[in-house]
Amino acid sequence: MQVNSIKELVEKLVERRKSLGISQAEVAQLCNLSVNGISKFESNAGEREVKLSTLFKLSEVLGFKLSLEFEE
Amino acid sequence: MQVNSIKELVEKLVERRKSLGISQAEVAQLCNLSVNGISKFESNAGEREVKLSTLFKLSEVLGFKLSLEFEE
DNA sequence: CATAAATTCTCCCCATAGGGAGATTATACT
DNA sequence: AGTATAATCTCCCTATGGGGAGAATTTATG
Repeated sequence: MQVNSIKELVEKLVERRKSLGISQAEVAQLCNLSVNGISKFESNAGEREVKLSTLFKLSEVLGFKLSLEFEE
Repeated sequence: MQVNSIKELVEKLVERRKSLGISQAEVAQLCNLSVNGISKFESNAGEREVKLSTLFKLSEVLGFKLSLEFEE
């Protein structure tokens, strides 16, 4: 499906992490990021610009396939 | 189509800008960015992390539809 | 309630994308 | 060749995403 806002996307990632029963600390480790970074990432969802690389790392680790689609 | 790398995407944007016959300065103005920024953006394609917002602004101005696709 | 685990918050730090201004180099175009 | 125009580069600057460490708070769980 199409992502209409980063906020929405981050919310999905948080939701998924919780439904998988894993902590921010575990995700952080899997993504090679810090807990602090994950916390900021999740709790300020969409209110700040996130790094593309962070978005892709998080998505991958949580079992989503995120891609950039390009039309025309 | 799917974007496999930012480098590839930026190359497409540069190509398109040229085929439209517009300068970096014009694009910069349309995107509310600086010429300097556009130059760096184009000439270091994919070798540095670009802002999501910049990617989307550039794409839109050049007549592309860029979107984040989310699977599973 | 009490204890532990998870999350958020507060500092301060670092790295870097993009801005401003000006110099330099490429590319037209006559 | 000469003269615009476009693109790149060099400084230095600002804003901000994420890191580190620790405190404070929230959320389980016994």
